[in-house]
Amino acid sequence: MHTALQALSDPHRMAIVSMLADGERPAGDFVDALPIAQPTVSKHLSVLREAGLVTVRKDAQRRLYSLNPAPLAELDAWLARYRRFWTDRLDALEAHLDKEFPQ
Amino acid sequence: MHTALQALSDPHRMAIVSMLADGERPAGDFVDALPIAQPTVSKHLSVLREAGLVTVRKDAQRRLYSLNPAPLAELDAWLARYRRFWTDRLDALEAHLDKEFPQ
DNA sequence: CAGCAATATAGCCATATGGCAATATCAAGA
DNA sequence: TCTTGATATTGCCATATGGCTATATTGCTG
Repeated sequence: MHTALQALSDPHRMAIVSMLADGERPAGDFVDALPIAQPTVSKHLSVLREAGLVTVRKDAQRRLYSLNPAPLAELDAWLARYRRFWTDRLDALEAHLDKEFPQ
Repeated sequence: MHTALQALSDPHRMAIVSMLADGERPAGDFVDALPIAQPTVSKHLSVLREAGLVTVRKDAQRRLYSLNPAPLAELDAWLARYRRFWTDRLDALEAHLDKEFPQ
């Protein structure tokens, strides 16, 4: 099984997720957009499904994919711990002081 | 070469980055903390270095690692595009609660 | 029902990845 | 200078990964 981060670590899967930021899309859209064969795209979609990053809905022969934001929200929460490193000057000062005077 | 996301996609490397949130640490700390051999840790550190996620500083025989937040800031910026997906949901919940339990 | 369209699955291959033990490097101290 | 400690590098192995072609599946449509 892939974790959300492992799923996102492939550039083609990142591209798929990026396309989904605009909304639901059929699998064929990804086949058209990416320079890889249809079965390869299908496998990437299956990885994204297992990672919980996307959900699917049937529409006749088509499969409409949309984003499931939960894992991204988790990643965002994890990043929160580091946000102080780059946010603003006050935070930078704080980080500096933390480093200079730990505790 | 690994991208930041690829570097983060390994759980042991994630653990290393997490440990660095508290500040600079010698390589040996990671060897002690992780259930893998020293050369394996060293290889992970090299991946993190190539990805620009950490920087090193020499202190006698020791190598002191610290976090380079830039790639994390980039990841945060990328995530910004998706943030509305879960803040919207929180806003909706808030609205719902306001309606159910006014005041 | 035949055929087409959209997608998934199966089976295969080359390469990347993460792990290890052995060894090299290099600074500090005796 | 010899030894010890901390880390990196090398060489190897098993498995995971991403790619492909061929084929199966499923639902329209004529």
